[in-house]
Amino acid sequence: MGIVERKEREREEMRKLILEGAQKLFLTNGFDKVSIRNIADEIEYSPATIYLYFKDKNELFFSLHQKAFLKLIDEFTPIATIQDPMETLIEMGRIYLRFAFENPELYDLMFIMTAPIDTLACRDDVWEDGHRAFGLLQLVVQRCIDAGAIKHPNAEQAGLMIWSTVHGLVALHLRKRMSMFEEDAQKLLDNVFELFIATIKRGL
Amino acid sequence: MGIVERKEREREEMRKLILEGAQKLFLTNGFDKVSIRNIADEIEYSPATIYLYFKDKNELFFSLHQKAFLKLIDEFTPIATIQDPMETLIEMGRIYLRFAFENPELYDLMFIMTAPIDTLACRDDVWEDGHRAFGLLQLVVQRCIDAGAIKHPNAEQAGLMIWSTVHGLVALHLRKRMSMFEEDAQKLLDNVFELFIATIKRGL
DNA sequence: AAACTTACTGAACACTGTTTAGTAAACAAA
DNA sequence: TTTGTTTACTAAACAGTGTTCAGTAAGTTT
Repeated sequence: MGIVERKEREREEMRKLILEGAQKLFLTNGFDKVSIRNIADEIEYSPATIYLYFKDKNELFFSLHQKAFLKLIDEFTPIATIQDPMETLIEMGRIYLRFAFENPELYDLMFIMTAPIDTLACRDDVWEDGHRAFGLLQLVVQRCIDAGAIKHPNAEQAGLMIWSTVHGLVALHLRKRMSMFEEDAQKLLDNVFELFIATIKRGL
Repeated sequence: MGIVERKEREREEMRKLILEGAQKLFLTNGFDKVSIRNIADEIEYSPATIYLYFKDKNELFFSLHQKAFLKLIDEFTPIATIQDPMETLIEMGRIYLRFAFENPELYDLMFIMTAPIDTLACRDDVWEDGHRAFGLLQLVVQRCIDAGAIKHPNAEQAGLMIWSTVHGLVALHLRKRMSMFEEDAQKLLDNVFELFIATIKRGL
């Protein structure tokens, strides 16, 4: 009786087909252009079919946002080889910034858009992906504290402060709130990040 | 010949009527519920009429965003009485945070949503409101530098770093990316802000 | 071969922003 | 006052959106 297994497999493949169609659309045309009908066209199915595999559009966006988190976590892997905890923290920041610049739509989806988070709210679930990613940062910050590189004893608070600064830079840039600065955005953000690192090295 | 003047006055009043209808709707029902038809209903005019006073919905949102900036700038006025520049900077941060907590929809409109900024982009104009507000911050930072409270010589960079941190905190909170923290959001943000202040006092 | 189940879709519903043709009132010129 | 012109407004339509549902055709089981 391998039929139910095959059906389950086919179901998974259909979900994958829909998600990849959606991802292709928004990585080329931008998120606003990703409608259920456009996705249906892209994968050559009817719009109604998508609702047999996803509860609504938010749930589809939530799945995309999960895929994006896998990609970010994956880009963090090189930091495992770094010995010095402060160097690890700095490299994490650089990778985070680079990810945001190279994948602005994905970053927006992960940390700015409300769509993926709304699907969690309505089934009052926790934001596991965010939780896990912040856990990674908090761990590195804790190691900095243990090594004496950071004096503040609360790794959660210190971690949130660091995350906020880097996210703030990215969010202001992605949502076009940095038009008052002449400098090239990438360079500007890199410079401010280095300034921030220097500041916490002395003051945190 | 006071007719053209009266007409101009009536035109301004109509714009005001539309804007206030729109503001009332989103301050009670949230931004998603603000449609051109809803505004039209609210002010008892036809939807098409709105387009005689605003180019499109983005321009309407842009006007609302301008009104919000007047409100924020207004809340900054008390800082003029503070002598110590570092205390001024800290109080600015507290006011900024309070504004964001008390007016989440307005903050979102001013610093996160793309709608108001898009109207600037298409007539390639500069973001005056943002420019002016950041100018205020930069001025205070410069005074901190002049007083020796901040060592870093570049007020623009330092100002952007400070803005990014505070905006990051607010943006993560408003877009529901802080669900992993048990603590009450307001308290958490206040604590992290105080930690940040302590950090820049020592390290910036 | 008949009965049942599953996968899918066309068409509709209730919205959205926006445009356009047409109307009625206000104003200007005769 | 009557005519012509401008202004202010709207009904209706267009093209799009997310979502639901009745109906169909194929796959599966009895």
